[in-house]
Amino acid sequence: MGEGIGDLPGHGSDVPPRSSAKDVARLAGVSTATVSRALNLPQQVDPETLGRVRQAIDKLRYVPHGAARALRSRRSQMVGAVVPSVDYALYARTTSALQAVLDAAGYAMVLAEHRYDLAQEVRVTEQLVSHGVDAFVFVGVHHDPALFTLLASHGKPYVLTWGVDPMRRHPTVGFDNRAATFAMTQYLVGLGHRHFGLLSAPVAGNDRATERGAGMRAALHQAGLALDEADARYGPIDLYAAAGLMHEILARRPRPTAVVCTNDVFAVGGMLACREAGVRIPDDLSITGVDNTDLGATQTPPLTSIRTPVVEVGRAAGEEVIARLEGRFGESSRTLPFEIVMRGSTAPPRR
Amino acid sequence: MGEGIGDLPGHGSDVPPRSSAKDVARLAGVSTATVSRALNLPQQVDPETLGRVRQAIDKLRYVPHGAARALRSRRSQMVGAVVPSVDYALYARTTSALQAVLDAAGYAMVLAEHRYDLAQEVRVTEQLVSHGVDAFVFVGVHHDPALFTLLASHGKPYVLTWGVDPMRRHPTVGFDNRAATFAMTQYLVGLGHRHFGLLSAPVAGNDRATERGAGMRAALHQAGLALDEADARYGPIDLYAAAGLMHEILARRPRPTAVVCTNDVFAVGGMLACREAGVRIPDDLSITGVDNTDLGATQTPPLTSIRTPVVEVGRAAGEEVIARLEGRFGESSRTLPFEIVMRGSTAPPRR
DNA sequence: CTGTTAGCGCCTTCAT
DNA sequence: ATGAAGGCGCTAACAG
Repeated sequence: MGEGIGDLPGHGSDVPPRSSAKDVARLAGVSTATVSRALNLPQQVDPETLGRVRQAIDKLRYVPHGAARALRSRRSQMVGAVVPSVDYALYARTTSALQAVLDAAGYAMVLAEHRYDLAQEVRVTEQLVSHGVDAFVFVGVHHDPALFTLLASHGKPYVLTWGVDPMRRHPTVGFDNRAATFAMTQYLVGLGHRHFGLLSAPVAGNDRATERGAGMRAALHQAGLALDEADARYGPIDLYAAAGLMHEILARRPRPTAVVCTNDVFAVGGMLACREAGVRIPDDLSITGVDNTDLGATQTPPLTSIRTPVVEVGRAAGEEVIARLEGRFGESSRTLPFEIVMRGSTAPPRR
Repeated sequence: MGEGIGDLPGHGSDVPPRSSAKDVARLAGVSTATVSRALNLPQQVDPETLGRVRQAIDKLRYVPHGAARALRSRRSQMVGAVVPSVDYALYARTTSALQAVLDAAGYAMVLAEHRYDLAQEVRVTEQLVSHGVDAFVFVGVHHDPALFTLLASHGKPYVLTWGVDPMRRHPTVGFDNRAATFAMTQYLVGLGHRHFGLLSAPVAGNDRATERGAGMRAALHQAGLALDEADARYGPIDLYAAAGLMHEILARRPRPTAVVCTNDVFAVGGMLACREAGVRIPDDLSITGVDNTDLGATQTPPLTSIRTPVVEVGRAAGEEVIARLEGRFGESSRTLPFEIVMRGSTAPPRR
């Protein structure tokens, strides 16, 4: 006992056969149709009968066979969540909120990641389609056209998140990444900064990074400034990789007085590099993040960042996708507000 | 167009019917049996026939119907991951590693959380059983007996993680939480500390927290010391909640000279409180975490912690559960090593 | 309110 | 190497 699959090795073919609706029906002295109704439309069943059926269900530990149900009813009650990376803390917060909403409505969440590879995203989505998920939530607005073809040809509802769809062609729940870094850069310009650096994720296939970079450049442009590409670095979302890139920026002469990072991980990695190099924040360098993580908020000095509504996005995406599954339609796009959180990592440049 | 479920509202019943093996068979001029073989046993099919079938599959965007397949073959190729919380960063890292292993082997991962409620854990597991999940990975060693009854009665393989099963009654992949804090506390005692505080998650239903607390108490006991329960605080895994609890500990007189925290979130929350209260770390107070997060490593001073092998656990759990699904058995329990990482948050107590 | 009937799409003998 | 046929467990449609 206690082994994963019963007392004997093998493919699990030696366990007591799981009981079916037929067994429950027999025990309760009704037909399988009544069992089905007792489960799905209990108000249509005589209370006395219902009681007998429920007793039988408990006794036999009957759990309906989801695959059979999905096959017959053409809905699996599963929603796919396709994210770039499961362990990026911020996507996890969105995912968690999504999961809670789905769970409360009786849907299970199937989670898949594509590691920032949009072709892989199509592949994992196809996997999930074949597993029968009813609907999808994706991160990002820009995807391989094949993804939308796939979804359309299977009639799967979906919601995009973490951005805004400029064309409003897809149901989207998110926030304006470009406006976020635009506002942040304006703030830095207002402090008097004129020479900027950028620390970002590779933009290929990542519209969040793309937009965040674009927002910064737009704000500089509006102020009559420009980002020298030699002051920009791109790398994986990893603290120590980011620190390495920041060392390169710190070595530039003249050195930027402010570095905008496309998320808090880059910013904190950058702070590590500054500590190593003896560059004081904010005296020698201002640095900013996006996503307002605990990681950034607890640094010394605490990181100026942008609170993005990642939990709200997950919750709203869940509501939206459920609405679509149930044939209701909400607004086709929802853009949620962000907010600059000013802390000690930013200050006017030194004379 | 571009709406989630086709051009019209409704329950999705108005989309072009998805193509089935029958359609592929017709187009390729073969029987459905051959289509099935082309998919599952291609070497048994004439290469020329195989080519025609594959062409038809591409043309029709045919994706096998997972539910039908699951119904017939009695396996869904889905594995359930049941975790206390999706957005605790450390579980996310385990989950991510698990997902990668499962994905590579053609399994989809269904993720559910129970919010540290073991009764809820049984409920969500039953949900996943009904969704047809073939096998399970759980966090923690201690569970409601009903969980094991459920798993046994359905013949579902499973693996427990993030701990060690003292009785070796269940397949487990993890590390020794008790030994981790035992070692950490010994280290602090070795530095000269005699008066300790504890900051922990509520222990009910959380064997990680339970064991971590027990390890600390055992080390104190061995040194002829004891934890005054008035110096212990329990609360949710949240930075600011932890800071609040730490303020209470700091108000104790005499005040502990070392506070052991059962994970890095508590420890960093504790550091925040110290900063607010003007308590210097490590001069006035030593503080330690567990799990060695980036959050802790980047603090000023950096947090002494214990590197727990959370990624390795996820990977190994995935391998183990796949082995069981395929009728192979590995060792029934694997205990992976942890490692103390000494940093600046610990020092001998001041005179 | 309840039972009967007929598949959902696929895989798997069994036969050819 | 391929085809024909049956049935996995469930629910929807229709009777009664």
